[in-house]
Amino acid sequence: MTRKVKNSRNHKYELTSDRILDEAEELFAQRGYHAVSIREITKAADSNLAAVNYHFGNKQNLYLEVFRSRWMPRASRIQRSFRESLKNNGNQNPKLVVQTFARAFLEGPMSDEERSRHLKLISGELAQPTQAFELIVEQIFRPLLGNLLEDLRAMMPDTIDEKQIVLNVFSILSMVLYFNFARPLIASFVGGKDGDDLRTRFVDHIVRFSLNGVDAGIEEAVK
Amino acid sequence: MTRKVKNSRNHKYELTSDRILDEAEELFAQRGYHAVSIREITKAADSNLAAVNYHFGNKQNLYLEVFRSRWMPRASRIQRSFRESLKNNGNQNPKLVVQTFARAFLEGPMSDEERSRHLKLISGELAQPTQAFELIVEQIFRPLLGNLLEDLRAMMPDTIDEKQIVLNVFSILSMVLYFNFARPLIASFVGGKDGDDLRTRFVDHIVRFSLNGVDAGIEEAVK
DNA sequence: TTGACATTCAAACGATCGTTTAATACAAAC
DNA sequence: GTTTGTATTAAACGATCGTTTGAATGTCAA
Repeated sequence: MTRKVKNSRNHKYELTSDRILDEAEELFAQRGYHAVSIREITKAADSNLAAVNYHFGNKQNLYLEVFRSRWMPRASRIQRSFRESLKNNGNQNPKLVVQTFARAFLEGPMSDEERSRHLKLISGELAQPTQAFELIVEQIFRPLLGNLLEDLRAMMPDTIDEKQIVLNVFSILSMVLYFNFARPLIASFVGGKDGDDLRTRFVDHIVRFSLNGVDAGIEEAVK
Repeated sequence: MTRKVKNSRNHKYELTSDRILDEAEELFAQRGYHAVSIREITKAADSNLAAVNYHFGNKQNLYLEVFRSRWMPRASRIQRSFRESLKNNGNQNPKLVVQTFARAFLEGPMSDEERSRHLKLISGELAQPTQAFELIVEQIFRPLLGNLLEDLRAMMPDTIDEKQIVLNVFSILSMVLYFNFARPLIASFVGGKDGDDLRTRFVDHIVRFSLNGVDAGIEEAVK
C-alpha cells in the first residue's frame, strides 16, 4: 500500500512517484527518451536514484506510465472538450465540426506549456513508436475517429466518403503537431514576436486552411 | 589527402567515410541520434570502431556531416525539381504552384526509401534542433521561401499577403512530414495495403486538401 | 628499397548508463 | 516496545557509451 511520507519543508506533500512522473514527462517531452537519464529525472524530482526502479520497475516502464497516467487522461479531456463544444453549437454543419475539432487541440482546456508537452510526447511516439503508441491508437485515436465519423454520417449521409474524412482528420492533426514544433521558426519568418497574438494567428490559420485550403488567405484579401 | 584503400572482395570500392555516412544517415533517420551508437554505425559500414573519430572527429560531427554531405544536396535537388516543373508548366496559376510544390516533396527525384529517410531526418531536427537546424534554415528553407514569395508576387501582385503565404507553405510541409510518419497508421485506418496506390492517394489528398481544405472531398463526392 | 604519410585495427580509457543490493528510516498495528 | 511492511538512501554492479592510443598495414613517391 502506498503511504505518504517525507512531508518535510523542501517539497509539497506530493508522493514521490507523482513527482517523478511530472519531471519525467517534462524531460521526455523536451529531449526524448534516450537523451534523458534516470539520474536526471530523480534529481529533478528531488528523490533518490533508486526511486524509479522501486516505483516503476525500470526506465521503459516509467516512460509508459507517463503516457498511462498523464498523457491519456489529458487526451480524454481534450476529446470531452471537443464533444461538448460540438453539442453546444448544434453540430449540423460539417465545417463547424472541423473548426471545433481544430480548436479543441489548439485552445483546449490546458495551459500552453501543458499543450506543448502533450504534443511533443505524441510526436516522439509518432517518430519512433514504442509500446505506448498502440496503447494510444487503440484507446484514444480509434474511438475518436469512430465518434467523428458517426457524427458526420448522421450529418451528411449521402455525400460521405469515410476514407476521405480520415485523411482530412490527419491533415488537421499534422498541422496542429507541426506548428507546435515549428512555432519559433515560423515566428522568425512571419516576423512577429512569439507571443499570444501569434498563437491565435496560428489557430486562425489552421482552422481556415483546413476549411478552404490556400484559398482562405486569397479570398480573405479579395473581399 | 584521401586515398582509396581496401579494395577487397567484401565491399564495393567506396571510401570508408562514404560507407559510414550512408549507414549513419539510415540509422539516425530510423532511430534518432542518441539511440544509435558509433559501434553500430561502424559495424553496419563494415569498418573499424575508431573510423568515425578518425574521419569525422566525433559522433556529433558525423551527424552534422550527414546533413552537410547527404541531406542538403538532396534538398537542393528537390528544389531544383520544383522550379523546373514550375517553368515547364508556365507558372501563372497560384494553385498550380501549390500543386507543384507539394508534388516536388512527395514525388520528387528520389526513391521512396530515400524520401522517407530525408523527411525523418528533418523531423528529428524539428523536434530537437541541433547545429544542423540553423544550417538548414539559412541555406535551404529561407532561400526556398524567398523564391516562392517572389514567384507569387509576380503572379498576383495585388492580393498577396506574404505572411499568409508563409503559413500556407508550412501547412503543406507539415502534411508532407507527418504523412511520412503516420503512413502505416493511416493505412490501418483507411484499410488499404501500404503500397504504391496508397502513396499516390496520399499525394492526391495533400494536394487537394491544400487547395480546397476539407471541401475537396465533399465537392468531389457531389459532382 | 626506402621513407613518408594515410588509413585501419585491436585494445584500452574514463565516464555514464540502467539496475541491484543491503542497510536504514519511518509510520502504523499489535 | 516490538513487530511488520513501506519507502528512502548510499553504494556498488556490470554493461555500454564516446573517445583515445599506439602499433600494424597499405600506398605512393623518391
